[in-house]
Amino acid sequence: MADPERSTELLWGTGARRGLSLERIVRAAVELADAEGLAAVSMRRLAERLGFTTMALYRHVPGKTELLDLMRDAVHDEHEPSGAKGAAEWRAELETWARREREAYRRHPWLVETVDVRHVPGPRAVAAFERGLEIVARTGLPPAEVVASVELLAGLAGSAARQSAVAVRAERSTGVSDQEWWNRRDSLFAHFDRYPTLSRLYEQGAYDTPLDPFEFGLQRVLDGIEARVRDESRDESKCEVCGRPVERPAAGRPRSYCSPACRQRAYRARRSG
Amino acid sequence: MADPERSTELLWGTGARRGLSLERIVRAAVELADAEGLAAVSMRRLAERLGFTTMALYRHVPGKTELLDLMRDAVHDEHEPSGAKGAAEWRAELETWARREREAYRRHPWLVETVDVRHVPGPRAVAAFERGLEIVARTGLPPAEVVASVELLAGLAGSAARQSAVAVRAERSTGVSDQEWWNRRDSLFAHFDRYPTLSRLYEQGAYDTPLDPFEFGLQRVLDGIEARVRDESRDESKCEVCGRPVERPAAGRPRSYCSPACRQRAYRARRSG
DNA sequence: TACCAGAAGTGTACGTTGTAGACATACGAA
DNA sequence: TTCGTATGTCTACAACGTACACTTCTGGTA
Repeated sequence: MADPERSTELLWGTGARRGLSLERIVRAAVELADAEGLAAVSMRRLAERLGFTTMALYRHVPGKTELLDLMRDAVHDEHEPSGAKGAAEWRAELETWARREREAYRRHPWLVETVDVRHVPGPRAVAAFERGLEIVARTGLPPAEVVASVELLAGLAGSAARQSAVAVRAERSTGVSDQEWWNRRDSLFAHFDRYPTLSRLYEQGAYDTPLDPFEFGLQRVLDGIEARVRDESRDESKCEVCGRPVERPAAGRPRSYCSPACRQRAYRARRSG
Repeated sequence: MADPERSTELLWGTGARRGLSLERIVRAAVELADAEGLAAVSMRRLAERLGFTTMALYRHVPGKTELLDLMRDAVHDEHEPSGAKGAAEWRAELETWARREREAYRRHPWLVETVDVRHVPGPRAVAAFERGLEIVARTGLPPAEVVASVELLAGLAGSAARQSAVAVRAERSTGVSDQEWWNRRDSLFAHFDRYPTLSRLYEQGAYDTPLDPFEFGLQRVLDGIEARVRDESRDESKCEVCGRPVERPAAGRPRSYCSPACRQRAYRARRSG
């Protein structure tokens, strides 16, 4: 206890201040990306922002790609776990799940720029995925379709985010609002009378109050999944495991699985599940 | 005709060979991206491939971003125009339209990496869009929904392409097949028993024969649009122009438009259209 | 208390990238 | 023949990710 200054520092949270750490780096990188876009996140600028040299970062992070992995996982907030609700509420729950996914992109528009590299999924991202699976699984769709449905919605969130992120990023880089930017493209629109349907729809006001692409897509996709669920529960003509069509036997009880292999898989699943 | 050599050259196609041109540059860039990915397309490498110096390119192209715009438009092939088919076939036609969009991504996986900048759409891209609008417009959906539907499908194609492009690109860069790569991630999967639904679905074989994300999504979205179309044609409670709900008058003929402004827009459209 | 291994941070350097700016050449019209 | 314009070349710069060798700081053991 010879140095009360040092002790105070260690005890009162400033402890983490001096000295780099993985967490500090990732947080700073996210802040930087939020504020100025992903392009602004260079190792040099990041280090400068933290008050260290560039190479100091490499003591904590193997390279920039790994840093991006960490950033991506860091911004996934925890989806609250399902209260094991009944199967009936799946649609409403899935709807809010998807909105939450979309929300992440809204808070961190740079996420859409990081999708083109192979990621190792992090714990938070997988937790969000799990939550989605859990909701859709209750519909009774075959496993492969459960996965496909959740990925479809995740893709939709990304897609919609991409569409609007373009506007945000461009506005920042050019200092011109999206509206303004398109208004200046007269020379572009001048060519558009060659496209009759496009012109007609435009004149009918299709672009006056455009629909939110995400909300529109969300309802279409949910309708599509709902239709699928109804289909599934009505007739037994699809294999419960892989979703492939099942031939109806000439007489007797209709089959549930397309092959012995699938029946066996379902059995194992019931036993372990 | 003093120089037959020169004439021969001009007449027999080699004419375009010596000397750079916008078209040659764009074509070479597309070829390079197809072969080695978008990352390989640097101004230096491109120039080298063409047998010119780097800066020669800048005599034809203002900068790299514009080059990307041109590349993107160049790979949109012409969708054959609709034969003005009946409204009934819209679903089948839209399905093949979407597959065609998807196909473009399959031929040119680097397309997915170019989506995060603001594009000026080119003639070929707009033509493809127009074709999609034309098909959906026949369903009688309100204009804004027609646009949203086509954009939804285009987004789906991009989304699915993104998912599979990751595998392609990663395989090229690491020399390891996608399957192999994931097999080596034992240390990752070891953490996955914390996620019960994910584990269960996995054991049920959800990942043994995964569905094609695009085909699955396509059917869901088409189902969703179809449901919407049925909805629309059954009751008149939505404005034909903007899709907002229309209040039903106490007596008399139900209204088609939510406001005089929309009715007027529809009138103008009918007159010009 | 002395020591020393390893962690943490620094400094320099290399090979890329996109592109600005000055210079050279070649060609069509006057 | 001359001259403006289009085209291609050369050099140079700032920014990028990161390899490598160096110093400094710290915490446990003799």
